Amino acid sequence: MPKPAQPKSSRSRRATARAGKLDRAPLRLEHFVPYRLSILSNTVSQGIADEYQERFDLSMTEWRVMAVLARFEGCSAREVAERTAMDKVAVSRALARLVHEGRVERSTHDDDKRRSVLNLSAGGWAIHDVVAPMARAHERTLLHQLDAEERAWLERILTKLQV
Amino acid sequence: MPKPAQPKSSRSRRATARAGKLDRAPLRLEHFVPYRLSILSNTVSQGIADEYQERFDLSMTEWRVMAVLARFEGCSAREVAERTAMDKVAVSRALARLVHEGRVERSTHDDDKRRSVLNLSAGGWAIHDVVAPMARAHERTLLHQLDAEERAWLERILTKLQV
DNA sequence: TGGTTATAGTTACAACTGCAACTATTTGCA
DNA sequence: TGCAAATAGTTGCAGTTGTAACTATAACCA
Repeated sequence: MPKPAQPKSSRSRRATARAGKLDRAPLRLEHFVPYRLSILSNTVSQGIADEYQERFDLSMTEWRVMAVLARFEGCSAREVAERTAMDKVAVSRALARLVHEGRVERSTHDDDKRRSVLNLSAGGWAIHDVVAPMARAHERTLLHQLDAEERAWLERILTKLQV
Repeated sequence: MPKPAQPKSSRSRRATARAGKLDRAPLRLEHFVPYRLSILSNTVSQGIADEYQERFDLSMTEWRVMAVLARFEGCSAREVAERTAMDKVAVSRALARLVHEGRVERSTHDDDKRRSVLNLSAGGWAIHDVVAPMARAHERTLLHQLDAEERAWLERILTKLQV
């Protein structure tokens, strides 16, 4: 951790002089909730991703696509996009690679030839069956830093903030 | 929101059959805390960034660098990197652009010629003085979706989870 | 001292991402 | 019907980001 530095006096004066209606004081990032969320989220997600990236050469987007296909077999790329909150281009590219690597099988919908029908292959399932527990283990590790009461509040807060 | 699809029976059988020690059931992303954090964080940060990107053609990394320079005048690029949890390359590039646009002034440290000494320019301060309140307003909007008790727990949880 | 090691910052290259434009197919309605 | 509008998905391009290699300076220590 960096040691604290002193804001220079010129600025301090300037900031406090005006800090009434429009508070223009410098942001303290370490207390700024959006920033803290971002750090936390990146640390956690990257921690998980590092592990499956290393072991299976799988990107985070690819894994998310696989996770959706594990749960909703036969769904379309658009549906994957909706369920992962990724845009369709990202999904399209992740799928291209997953299909190329033999982890996902793609066919065309019978009634609507625009749509693809996506499924994990046997190899895809094998990877899924390793990565899913791995991901859950990371989640457990994260949540075990909290006590039961805190976990309950976190659940509630996340639900409330997620539209 | 996508309507729920039924997991196919073949997989359901397979998953539940084994779901003892190693739980290989498909992840339900919408309940998976790391994923939810990631969605929330991206939504919030992007919401703020959209506004200053539009108005000042400022990237999120650039804004974070500016926020640090507002608070710690004269600090080095390395210190900015530490304080923003960005890597030094990202900081270097953000700074290159900020200096080029005249928002940051860079000179060399007297005693250590490797280090740069960074400061917001007058123009940089002007931008800061608009964006900082804007960011704070977004944070307030976010937190006002919670009641006082929830906010207190969120604060506590974030502190506990942030190493 | 002189030479090894560490640190600050930049550059080069490859991978990733986001947006707009595109093709193919389906839907809707005059 | 048949043609305009909508939808599924892909491709191209430009900008971003991450990793590793590089330069320059400083610190360490035999």
